[in-house]
Amino acid sequence: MAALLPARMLERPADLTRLAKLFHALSDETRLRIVGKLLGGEQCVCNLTDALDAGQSRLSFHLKALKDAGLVSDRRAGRWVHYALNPEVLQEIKNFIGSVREGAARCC
Amino acid sequence: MAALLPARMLERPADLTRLAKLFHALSDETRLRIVGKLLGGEQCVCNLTDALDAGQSRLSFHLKALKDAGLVSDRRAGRWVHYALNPEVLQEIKNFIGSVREGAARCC
DNA sequence: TTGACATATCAAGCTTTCTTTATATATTGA
DNA sequence: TCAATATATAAAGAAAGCTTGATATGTCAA
Repeated sequence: MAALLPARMLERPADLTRLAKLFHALSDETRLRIVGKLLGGEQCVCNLTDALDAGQSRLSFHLKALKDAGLVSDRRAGRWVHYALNPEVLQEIKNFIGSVREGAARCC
Repeated sequence: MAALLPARMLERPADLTRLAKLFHALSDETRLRIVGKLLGGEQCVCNLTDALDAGQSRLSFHLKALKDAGLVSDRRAGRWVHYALNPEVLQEIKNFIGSVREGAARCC
């Protein structure tokens, strides 16, 4: 995906679907706050439960949304599960938005 | 917004709300296809109606969503309305994702 | 093996978003 | 002014997403 121009991606159904899912994962305030907590590095779910005022199943729901979109990875360590951001996927999004911006700026 | 570090933005309710709205605007395949059509420059709604197979009111609904989020601007020219991408807002999103990515890559 | 703890999943209800059809508004040309 | 055209808005139903409370799964320590 990273190699494609946005003009192409925005015509390919599979890429459209993937992009929409990525942006959807980022379109919720609770999930954005989770992303904020993960900026400091991998975090145990238990830390997130404390930091955000979200109930346990709610947090789990949003972590799953982020994970399904590919924005975060999880790693079980004993009884705890740690989540971390996926820099490559963030880079893909940045590249995509960057090329859209370039396209927009070039012609207007 | 552009000047703030993501760590800060992701703690400020107003910024969280704005970011969530921006990403929500990008989280729909029809709207992404509209963005694709606007890469070539400002487009009349009538061109978009032809290019996408969306009905008129549906297209109008999605254009409004993009406009409310600040991603596009509209300009009436007589009987026609033209929509165009807003490069500055795209730049803001790119900067935001870029800093999140850097934060993610730095620590992991 | 049992009990306690961390996390995930499920189900139900509620809210938001999207689609469709119908109607309204704005602009132009006759 | 009237008819035609372009676009927006409204209303209603369908679909998707979110929250909450209950239950299930998995892991450890005793």
